[in-house]
Amino acid sequence: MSERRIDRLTSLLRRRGVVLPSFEIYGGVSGLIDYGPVGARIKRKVVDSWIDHWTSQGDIVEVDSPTLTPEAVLVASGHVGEFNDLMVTCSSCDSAFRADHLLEGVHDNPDSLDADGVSELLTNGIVCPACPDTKWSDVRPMNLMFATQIGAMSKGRSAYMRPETAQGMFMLFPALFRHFKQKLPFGAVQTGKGYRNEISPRQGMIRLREFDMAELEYFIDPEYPPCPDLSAWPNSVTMIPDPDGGHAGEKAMTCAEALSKGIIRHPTVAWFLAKTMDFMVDVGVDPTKVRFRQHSSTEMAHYAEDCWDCELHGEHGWVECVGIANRTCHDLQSHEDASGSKLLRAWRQYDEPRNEVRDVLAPVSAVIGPSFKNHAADVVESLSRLTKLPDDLPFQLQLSDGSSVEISSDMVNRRTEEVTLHGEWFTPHVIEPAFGIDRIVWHILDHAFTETSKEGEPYSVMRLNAAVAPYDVAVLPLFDKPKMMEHARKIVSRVNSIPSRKGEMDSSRSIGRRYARVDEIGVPWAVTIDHDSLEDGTVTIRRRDDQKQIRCSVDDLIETLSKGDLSILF
RNA sequence: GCGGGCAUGGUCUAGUGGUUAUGACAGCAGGUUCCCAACCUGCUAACCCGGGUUCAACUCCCGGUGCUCGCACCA
Repeated sequence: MSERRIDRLTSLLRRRGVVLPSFEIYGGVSGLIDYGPVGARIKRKVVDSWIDHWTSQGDIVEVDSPTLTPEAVLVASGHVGEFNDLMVTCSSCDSAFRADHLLEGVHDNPDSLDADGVSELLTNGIVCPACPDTKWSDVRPMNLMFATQIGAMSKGRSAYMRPETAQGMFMLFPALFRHFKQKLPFGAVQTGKGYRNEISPRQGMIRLREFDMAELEYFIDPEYPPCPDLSAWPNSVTMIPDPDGGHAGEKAMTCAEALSKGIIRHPTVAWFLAKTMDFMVDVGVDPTKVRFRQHSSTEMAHYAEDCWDCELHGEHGWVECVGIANRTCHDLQSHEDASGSKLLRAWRQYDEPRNEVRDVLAPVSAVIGPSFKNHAADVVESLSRLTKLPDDLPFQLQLSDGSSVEISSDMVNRRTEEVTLHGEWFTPHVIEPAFGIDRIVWHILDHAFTETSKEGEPYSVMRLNAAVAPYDVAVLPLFDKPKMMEHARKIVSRVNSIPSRKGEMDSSRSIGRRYARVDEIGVPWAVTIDHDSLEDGTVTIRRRDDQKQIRCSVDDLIETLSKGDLSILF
């Protein structure tokens, strides 16, 4: 037995087919893992619980988009810029730095330089922050996205494996807007793989190169942010507010308090914090090992207004498992700017139609046309955009190409226009909770892994919440006799016929050994068939967490199992 | 990417320039027993890859790969 709990846990996970290194017969690849037969069921249940947790809300739907993403999408989202930084290494001390950080103050926009440009600037005596040397080597891009091409031939379109699922939801905004009858708020969830070519993946399941994410994009009208009654969440949670703000320091409070004190800056964010806590408890995370940490203003992306991480504590310390961010209108706006699409907006109907009166310079096209020829359309457009009308004519009108033309009084008529506006188009804001499924699964396993002893021997039990247990029951014939086996098979098949329930049969070796095996993979209930079972149709039910047993009929077992939890039998 | 450590059955491990390469647990078959890892018998199953040194390499050397720990990096 290893000295460290984390090694004993990891070893158990391999041994029992929960989580294992991928491609092991070829040496394995850091940052890639397999879920074995037991682990895959646990993960499936976590993901299903997550989908159900949000979609039962009513205004949230599930979507599914490609992992392959054209370059243009990720240019607009900022990922191509953010994820392709140039790295340089100091020749004497081997420290690695981001080139754009070193060149701040030397160049206006160091991010825009290519490798050669960076090399050239670095020769101008840029001093290594770690040592006094000024020699640099190895300017190379740090590619955090996996690049590929769409199209088999060399001229294929550049693309990347998605670094997050979120962009797919933004692409689907027009379809979602129609689906929800053009009314905010609404949301979309998506689970699936994301890819980041981490420089140095470490810590087992915590930093992966290919991982499962579960993201919710909740689209809201910023003027009417939704927030259900937070008094439905009376429990305190641990929060660590922005260290640079007025509430620094760890404290426990309810989400309602945090919102009313201005610690949480947005009501919808407060609501998602509460909902996130609910989810963690549902899947069996230990609530005392959960905390919410607010990003400091320097850590936050420039567009975000409030961002909280939900951190879970386990063998790797506090680990960010969920990020809840108010991304404002940033994403939709960027895609509108980059694509030119006009479909990324929502309509805000006014309570009362508004009359707007304004002065305009109405173009006289009979004069403007011949005067400006092929620039005439631009002139008309520019006139209509004037927010401030000139006091005197003629005046210089700025065109969209930057040039200006003289507008004389015969070209326009000054008049007052009255328009009735029934509403307006605006870019919705997005609140995004983004969950790292693998990290959550790890913490579920970590929190459930209980080391006890039996008869002086070490004994491990995975106290998984029934909602995420790999099997609902284990069916164990006490003897390996044909009649008992047959009986057991029938019970397993009845269990399996209950929707979403799964049973597992084990007839190998002694009964104690079999209990130990199913305890280790977290099966909450063991059903044992003995001689009496064949006579009177009863079985023994054993509870994993305290080894208590009761006897009941198979019919009761099946009925209780299909309704809910077997614990009511105890 | 740099530096250190490591690499033996499913898991945890012992060990050697020439061995039939330990042991435990797990697993399989049979026996026995039957409600908490019992016991007996038998069995399956391993030296990361490539090159070099050598009569002989799992062992020594070099290279690679991978893992791991520090450093750096980490929307």
